[in-house]
Amino acid sequence: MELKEAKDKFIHTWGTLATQWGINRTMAQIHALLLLSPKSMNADEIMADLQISRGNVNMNLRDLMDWGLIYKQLLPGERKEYFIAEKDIWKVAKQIAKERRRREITPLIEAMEDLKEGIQPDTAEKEEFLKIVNDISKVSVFADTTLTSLLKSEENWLVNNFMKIFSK
Amino acid sequence: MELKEAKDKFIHTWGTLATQWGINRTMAQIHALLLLSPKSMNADEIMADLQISRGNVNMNLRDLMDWGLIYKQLLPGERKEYFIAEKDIWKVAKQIAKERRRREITPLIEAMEDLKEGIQPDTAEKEEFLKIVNDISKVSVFADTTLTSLLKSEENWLVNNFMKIFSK
DNA sequence: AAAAACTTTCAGAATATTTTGAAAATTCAA
DNA sequence: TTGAATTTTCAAAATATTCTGAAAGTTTTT
Repeated sequence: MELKEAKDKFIHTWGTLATQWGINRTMAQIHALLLLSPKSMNADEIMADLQISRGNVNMNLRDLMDWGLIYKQLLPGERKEYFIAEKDIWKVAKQIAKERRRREITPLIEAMEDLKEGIQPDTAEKEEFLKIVNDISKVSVFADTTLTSLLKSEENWLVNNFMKIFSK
Repeated sequence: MELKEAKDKFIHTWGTLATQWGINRTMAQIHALLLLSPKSMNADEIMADLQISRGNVNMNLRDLMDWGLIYKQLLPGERKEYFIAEKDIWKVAKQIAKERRRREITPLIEAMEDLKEGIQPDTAEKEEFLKIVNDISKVSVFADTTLTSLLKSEENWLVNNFMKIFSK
């Protein structure tokens, strides 16, 4: 397999998998392209490389910056904006996990709190309902705190243990 | 807030959030409906309740069974198939996490392995490429093993710690 | 074996999401 | 300023996903 071929496969794979985890294909492909690119790229280069429109590139670069996965780089003497990806994969993974927690777990916790507040446990039926809401609330808070501690503390035994292997 | 109103809100919320995590809205709504239902329900009841077609109900009940979130129940003297949801929320969370691991992490690990095998590190460029692929491979294996150990071992300190609070 | 009761399938319709591309807005150099 | 270069926006088009409903398939009863 040639390098070019492997890179294309990487970009394609990243794009396909991304749809599974709620990221859109183009956003993932731009991310993959920038991850593999040793130098920063501008919108025109990305358009040409992935054969997509300017509007599409612009919107997805914006989203990637919101996710904290790429940075804008202003090159001296250049009018165009250049973009470069975060190459530290552990940071990338943390950013993705953080963003997904924000989108997937936080709203669930809030929704369950709302429901709890609205109902008094004055009948057996209502108690049953509240039991389920409460259980979901507990599980989602558990998921949230577990993920947070995993991501935040670099002192976390699990992460540290992993980092040793990772940095090899 | 009345119970009926709260239940509707629960079903609606569950359906909306589900789209965030790659589950489709109807599947989530059927799941929510069955979670809240004290008795098992048949296809006609679900159709009437959520105002959706028979085909849609059938297909999503099938998917929910694949995910291990609901069970088929054959009632004596009844021709129709009845469905009941797993009510143990910790089990539900585990099932969802398992299924998502299978869809999101496993394919990533496999794809990176494929790429690694296809390239020899005989140039600086190729080495750089392999570094990224390797790093992603390591992070995804880390995510996979962490999640697995979290889910599998009921003896896990973290889970146990949580279970004490959860069972209160 | 036929009919009734029920479940599954799937092509086309409906809906939702993503992409395009040209116009508007912004930035910068002269 | 002006105007050229660049970025942003957004309505319409393209694409992808989900849903419907009727026909086909199964299972059970008579």
